[in-house]
Amino acid sequence: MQHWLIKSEPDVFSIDDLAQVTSEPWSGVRNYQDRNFMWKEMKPGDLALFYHSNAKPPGAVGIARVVGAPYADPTQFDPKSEYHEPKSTPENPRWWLRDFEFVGKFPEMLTLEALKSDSVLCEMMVCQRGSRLSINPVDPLHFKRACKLAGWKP
DNA sequence: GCCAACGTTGGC
DNA sequence: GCCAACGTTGGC
Repeated sequence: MQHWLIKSEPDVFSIDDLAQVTSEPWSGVRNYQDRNFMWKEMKPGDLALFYHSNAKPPGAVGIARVVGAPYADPTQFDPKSEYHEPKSTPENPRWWLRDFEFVGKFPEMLTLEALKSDSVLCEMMVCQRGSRLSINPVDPLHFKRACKLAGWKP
């Protein structure tokens, strides 16, 4: 199993929103690296740290799980959507996504500040300057340590 | 609101 | 194929 970190702006979609749905399509991602992670590299059952970006404070707030196979992001075909992609056709879609389901919420948020101040977790991609990917691969040991630090037991 | 980082676009 | 301009992300 692989591990991930997925970023979401809580004003748009928070961990509490995820807890209230069966699963959520991760639509609107328009970065090729992010797309390739969702398209080719994720597997059903993979676990992800759910990270609140553009938040006060930013940080990891819980765990989500990859559900099912990748499929074309429907918003790319919708001319009215802000994520519309004129060059995409249903036969040849450009953007792919996965569904995610809620697994758990941390008893307390694991802030970016806490991640950065940890001697091991400071190596995580999310801690690096200029890291802008909304989906990051996470080392399994980092994932385990983050969960432990957040007081979360699987 | 600022700005650093960095991806994308488009003229040439 | 280069590179300047521009847009976006996201911490602060």
